[in-house]
Amino acid sequence: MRWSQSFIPTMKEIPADAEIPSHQLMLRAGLIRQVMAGAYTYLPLGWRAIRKVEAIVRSEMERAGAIELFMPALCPAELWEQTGRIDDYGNALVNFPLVRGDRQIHVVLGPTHEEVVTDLMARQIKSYKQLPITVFQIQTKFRNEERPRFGVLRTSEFQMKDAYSFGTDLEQLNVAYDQMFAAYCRIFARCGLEYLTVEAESGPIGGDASHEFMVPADNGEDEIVHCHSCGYAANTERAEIGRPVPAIATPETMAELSTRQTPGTTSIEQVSQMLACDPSRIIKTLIYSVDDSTVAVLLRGDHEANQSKIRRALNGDTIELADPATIEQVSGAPVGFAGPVGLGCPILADHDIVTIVDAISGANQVDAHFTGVNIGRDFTLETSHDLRMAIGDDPCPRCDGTLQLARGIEVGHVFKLGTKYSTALSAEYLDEKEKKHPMVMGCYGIGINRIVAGMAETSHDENGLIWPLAIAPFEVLVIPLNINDDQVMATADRIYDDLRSEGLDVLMDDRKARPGFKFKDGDLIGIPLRVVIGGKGLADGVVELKWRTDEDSQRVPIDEAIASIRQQVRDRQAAEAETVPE
RNA sequence: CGGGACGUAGCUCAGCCUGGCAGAGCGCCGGCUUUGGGAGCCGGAAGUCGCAGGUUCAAAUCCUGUCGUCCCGACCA
Repeated sequence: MRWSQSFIPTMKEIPADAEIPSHQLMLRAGLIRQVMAGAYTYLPLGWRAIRKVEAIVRSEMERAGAIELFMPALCPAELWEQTGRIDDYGNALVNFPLVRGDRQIHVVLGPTHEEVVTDLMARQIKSYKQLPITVFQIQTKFRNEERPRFGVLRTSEFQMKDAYSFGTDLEQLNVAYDQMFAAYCRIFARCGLEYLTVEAESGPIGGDASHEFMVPADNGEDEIVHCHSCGYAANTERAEIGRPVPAIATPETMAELSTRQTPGTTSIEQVSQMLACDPSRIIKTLIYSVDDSTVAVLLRGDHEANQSKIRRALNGDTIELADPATIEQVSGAPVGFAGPVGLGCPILADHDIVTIVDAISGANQVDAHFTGVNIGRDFTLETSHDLRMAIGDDPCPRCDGTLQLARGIEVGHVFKLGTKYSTALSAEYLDEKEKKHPMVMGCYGIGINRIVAGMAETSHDENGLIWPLAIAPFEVLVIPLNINDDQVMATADRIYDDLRSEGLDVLMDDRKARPGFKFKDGDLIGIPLRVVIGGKGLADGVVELKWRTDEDSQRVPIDEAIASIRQQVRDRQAAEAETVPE
C-alpha cells in the first residue's frame, strides 16, 4: 500500500478525550475514530490489525477442531425469553420492536449467541453419534454499556470470536474445554501478548469451570491477584485467600465493654479518627438482604466485602445491601451504627474478625460505638468464613507464597456452561439406549478489539506504537526520503515491489514530506521494520534497515537488501513463535 | 444510575471571573525556498463560540434548561 493512496490520518497532538495510552495512540496513529461514546470506526490501519488477529484466531480455532459458521446479530427476542436472559441482561441487551406489515416482532442484537447456537443444534443434532462438536464465529456483538470508556476497551459494539462446544457428557465437555484453553494460550502467544490465565467464577458446574485470560495493564478494568510462586491467579472478586481458619475462643484478658459517644461518625474513617484507633480494630457490620432474609456480615474495618463470597456462603441467589429501613429495624439505629452486640438478625463473620481483641463496633444506637467488644462475652460466633476481597500480600490459597495485586484487560473467557441452555431450549440427543439427554455445553469468547487495544496499551514508547510482526497492520515500512529524487524513488519503488512479491505486507510512505516528518509518523504507527532509502545512503550504495524495537539502524548494500529483509523477517517471526506453546 | 469536569476553526487550547470587532499554535489551500527526526518566508480559506430560552442597548462571557463527551463510582454470563 502506498501511503499517499491510503487513509492514515495521524495526529501530532493528543486528543483531549483520550486518557489512557491505547486510546490516545490508536487515535493518533490513525487506527480508529470515534463515532459516539462506545462506538468507533476502524480506519484502514486499525482494521488491518483486527483482521490479522482474526486470522490467527481462526487458524487456531480450526487447529483445535472447531468449525466456523456465522449467525445473525439480529435474533428473535423469543429465544431470549425461553432462557430468561432477556431479564438477566436487562438494559445491557440491545432490543427493540420491528414492524413487518401489520405485525410487530421483538428482536435483540446479540451480545453473545448461546440461544441461537443452542436452538440450531437442538434442531440439527439428534444422536450421540453427531457429538461432540465445537462451532465458532467471528462477529459483531452488541452490549449497551451504560458507561463506555477507555477508548475501544469498553464499547457497546465490538468484534468477538465466540465458540460453543456440544457434547454428550462432562467428559466430552472437559476435552473440548481443554482444547479451547490450549488454543487460547496459543492465540495470545502468537499475537505477542503477555497474558495471565485467571480463575473466574465457575457457576453451576463448580471446580475449575471458568478461566479468564488477562493482559496485565495498569489501566485494565479488572483487578487480579497473582501468586508468583505457584502461578495461581484470580480476579480479586473471585480470589480465595489462603488464610488458616482461626479457632474461635474468648480472649483471656479483655477490656470492659463500654459505650462511647460518636455523633455523626457513620464511616470507618470517621470512627477511627474520633476514637484514635486503627481501622483494623473496628468491626465493620454490613447488613445484607440475601434472597428474602436479612443477615449481618462482620468484616475488619480495613477490608472490603466480597458480595459473591457472601452470597455463596449463604447459598443465596441474589444479594444486595439492605435498605435503611431494614437496617434500622434489625439494629435499632440509623445506618452507620450497627454492630454485632445484641443485633436482631443472623451474623456471618469473616475469618479476620475472630482474632480481634477489644474491638470497636457500632453500638446499635444512634451516635454511639462500643469499645472492648469481644467474642464469647459480647457476641457469639460458631464459625467464620472467607467473605472479603483479596488484597496484596494475602497468603496464596494454593501454596506458601503471597498474592500480588495487578490490573488486567480481559481478552478471553472460557466457561463450562453445562446444560443450562440445552435444557431451556430442548437441545437433546439420543444415547445408545434411545434415552434422551440434554447436551453438555461450553462457551469460549475472545475480544478481538481488546487484543488490538491491549497491544497498544502495553506495547509502546514515547514515540508511538510498537507492533509485533504477527498482528502489525504492515510488516515493513519503506520510506523514500525525497520523492523528488529520481534515483531514490526508483530504488524505493523497486524495493517496494520486490518485498511485496516476497509476500510481505509493505507500506510505502511516498508522501511529499520532509524526512523528519516521515520518521515521526513511522514511529507513531509502529510498523516493525523500517527501510529508509535516502540520497546519502544511495551515494554509499546502501539502504538503511531499522527495527522499531532497536535503537540503531543497519546499513545494507542495496542489492542485498531484499534477501536481508526476508531473512530478518523470518528470524523475527521465528523468535515471536518461540513463545507459542504446543 | 449517583458524583465531578468539559463543550470556542480539522486538532490542542486562550478569551468567560469583570458583557462591548472571534483569537493563537498546529493542520489545510496557493506561491517561493528548503530536504536525514513533526522546516522557513509570503499570501489565503476556515467558527450558528454544542443547542434552546432568558437578562441586557449589547451575550462566547451572566441566568435557566437541554444535548453531547470525558473521568470516578454503581453495573457489566
